Amino acid sequence: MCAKTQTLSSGLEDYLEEIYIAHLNETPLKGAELARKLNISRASVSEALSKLVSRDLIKYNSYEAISLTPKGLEDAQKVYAKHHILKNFFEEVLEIPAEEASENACKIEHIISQNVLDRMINFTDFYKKNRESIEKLKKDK
Amino acid sequence: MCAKTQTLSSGLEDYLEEIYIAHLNETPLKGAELARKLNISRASVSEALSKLVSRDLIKYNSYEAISLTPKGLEDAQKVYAKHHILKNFFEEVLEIPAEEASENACKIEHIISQNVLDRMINFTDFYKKNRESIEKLKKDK
DNA sequence: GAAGATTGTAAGGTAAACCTAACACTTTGT
DNA sequence: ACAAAGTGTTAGGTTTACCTTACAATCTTC
Repeated sequence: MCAKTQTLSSGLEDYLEEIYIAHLNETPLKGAELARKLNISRASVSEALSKLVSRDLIKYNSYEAISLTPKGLEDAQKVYAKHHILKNFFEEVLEIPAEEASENACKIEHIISQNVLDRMINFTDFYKKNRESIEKLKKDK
Repeated sequence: MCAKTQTLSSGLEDYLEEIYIAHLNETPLKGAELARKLNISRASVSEALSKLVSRDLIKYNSYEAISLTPKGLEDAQKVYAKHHILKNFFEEVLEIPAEEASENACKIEHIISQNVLDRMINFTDFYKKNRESIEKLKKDK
């Protein structure tokens, strides 16, 4: 019934996303801080960062801030974008409260297909532009 | 940024769902056949079935068909329902082709919140009832 | 320029979910 | 009824992603 794919594991995508958020905020981020953010041990983060380095997604030297390589930046942007497409869709169209929208987005962002995301973008856009008419349809029944 | 839950692993839910489908079709299902359906070794299926038995979700004796306990039936129905809510939503609202809709549903069914599913049900329903008016809105721009 | 705090990493461990190979048991077909 | 085919289980292995403990390296602050 189902099947599997995945090039970057959902875990590594989470690390990358958090690194990207620090990058957006222009906040230097070290391994220990990342561990705190993700609620994961420093040791596990250390391992994960090695993987990201070996895949040329981040630059990292002990005791320095983590930074994204061009490839890492690109990948991170993709994950981050997915998160927001989902979150917006859940909030704007399905009227899910922000926090719950975000929690769902967090999990789904790693597995959803690009095609579905594209439709969501269009749909959210359409929905926002026509909110009033749609509300009317809903009420008219 | 994210967090975790899960009572029945996504893997076990897949087994349960497939058993439920056989139940719906009134097709007797043995471990070996389940292994073929899920593309997993007989050995792994054997292990998984033991877990499902020990959680009182299925009844199973070697060389006989697998059957669902009342609790297992209930759980399976929930997973199956989730799958269809998602699939319908993707197909009807987002106009995703059937197969892709199903593939996405397969993965997301294990992690999405009930609240989002409820909204999807309502939305799909609303959308189907107002398809024409909505199409018009889309075209008018 | 040390002391104390923080940060990083190595070693060794666990758990889940898979695998193959080998063997035993059961069913089927003639 | 018995050989062949199919089914199930066991043992042992792999991988991934975590963990804790302990120690090493680096900062920071007085």
